[in-house]
Amino acid sequence: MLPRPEPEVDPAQRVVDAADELFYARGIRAVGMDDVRTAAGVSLKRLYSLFPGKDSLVLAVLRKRHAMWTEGLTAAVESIEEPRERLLAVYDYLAEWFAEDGFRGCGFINAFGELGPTSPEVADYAREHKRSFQDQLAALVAEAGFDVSLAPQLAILAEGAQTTAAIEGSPDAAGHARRAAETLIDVAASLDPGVSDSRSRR
Amino acid sequence: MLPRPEPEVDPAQRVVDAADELFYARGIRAVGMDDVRTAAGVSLKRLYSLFPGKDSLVLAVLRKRHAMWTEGLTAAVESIEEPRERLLAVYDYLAEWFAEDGFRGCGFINAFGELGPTSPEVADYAREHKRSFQDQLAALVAEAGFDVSLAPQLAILAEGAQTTAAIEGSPDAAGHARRAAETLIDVAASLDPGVSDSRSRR
DNA sequence: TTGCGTTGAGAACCAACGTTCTCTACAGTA
DNA sequence: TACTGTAGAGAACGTTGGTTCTCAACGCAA
Repeated sequence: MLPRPEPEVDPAQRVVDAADELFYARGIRAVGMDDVRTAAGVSLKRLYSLFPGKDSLVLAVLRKRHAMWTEGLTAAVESIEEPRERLLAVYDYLAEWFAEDGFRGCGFINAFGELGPTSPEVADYAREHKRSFQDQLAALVAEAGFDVSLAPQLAILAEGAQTTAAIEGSPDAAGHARRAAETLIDVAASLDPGVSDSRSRR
Repeated sequence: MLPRPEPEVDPAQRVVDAADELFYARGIRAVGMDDVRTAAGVSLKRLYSLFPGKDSLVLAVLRKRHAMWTEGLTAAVESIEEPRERLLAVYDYLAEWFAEDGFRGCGFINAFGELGPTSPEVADYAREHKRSFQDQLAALVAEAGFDVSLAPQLAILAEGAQTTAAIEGSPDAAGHARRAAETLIDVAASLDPGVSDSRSRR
């Protein structure tokens, strides 16, 4: 059977999507392979033929999350022209995310806290993800002509906003982070001679 | 019974200390009651007579962590006179913590990520803890005569530094957060007329 | 139709864990 | 010495979860 022109969707994709949702909502260890199986609508056998074990599924989920985050951020930033606004778009992107139903913080931080001590792979991948975000930010900062030392500061604001919004259960942190970022950027602009004047505020 | 002048230490304290160390190092779900029992050197019976279940032990550990954090921060801040420096002492306190062996991020964020979805008590307590930190910061900001809107921004920097330092495995984030805080404070000082001049830098 | 290979449903297996229970040792009292 | 209550050591119980195995259904080629 299954000569259907469209095999619904790639089963591996279905599994990863289902697992991602469950892991994020409940925590990874709280989700059994059986839950994933049920949510994805595949047999256990198939599940284990697609992913040799839970660890491997977790990594696949993290890879998917990383791709979605990176693409989403890139898209949010690319839609904007002005360098300063491009940097601030990061926090608007966060604000949208925080307002989503079921927002529960950064999946990588959560996974790191839960599995980091027992799974070097997870810990390493979380590190890589954060590093990649910092690189993205650093590129934007450089593009805008600011000193690169601004990048880690902006990154810390973004990280802090994520955990704060998660624990408070409110998206306010995105706004606070944005305003702090504006200040830091303005100061950087006023110190940096090679930058188009954009401190005509405040 | 127990006519010993010194009962070694309060067994409940020993249990909480041992559990705290294990939970923080390995993640809460990764630690069995048996591990706690062994590390604390008490019998299972005694363990369960002191704490009716693992949930209750987890809460006790969080309460202890909250007390230690709050006292440590208060002490770090109180040793300093100048209002601006008092605010920055928060980040020096973080820097010391990050440099400790086995630093693995904020225990409340970790617990929230791991148990938040399944334990409202843990989620609530994490919220309370962060709220209390924000209140401490807000008091320092008010004391220094700055606008209160500075407080959440400084809090976000502190949160971001914690997760960044944890995942990167390096204490650098404390320095970045401190420098960002300096900038934010300087700007706040330059805007706020009712503040002793402390922007004679940069 | 017969045999073959694949797949799905779920039973089964095994280990880990939270919690309770049993049994023994022993301190204190008469 | 006998009695009682308490506490420790750890066996036992029930559940859960990761993983594997069984078996029956089915598509397909001869």
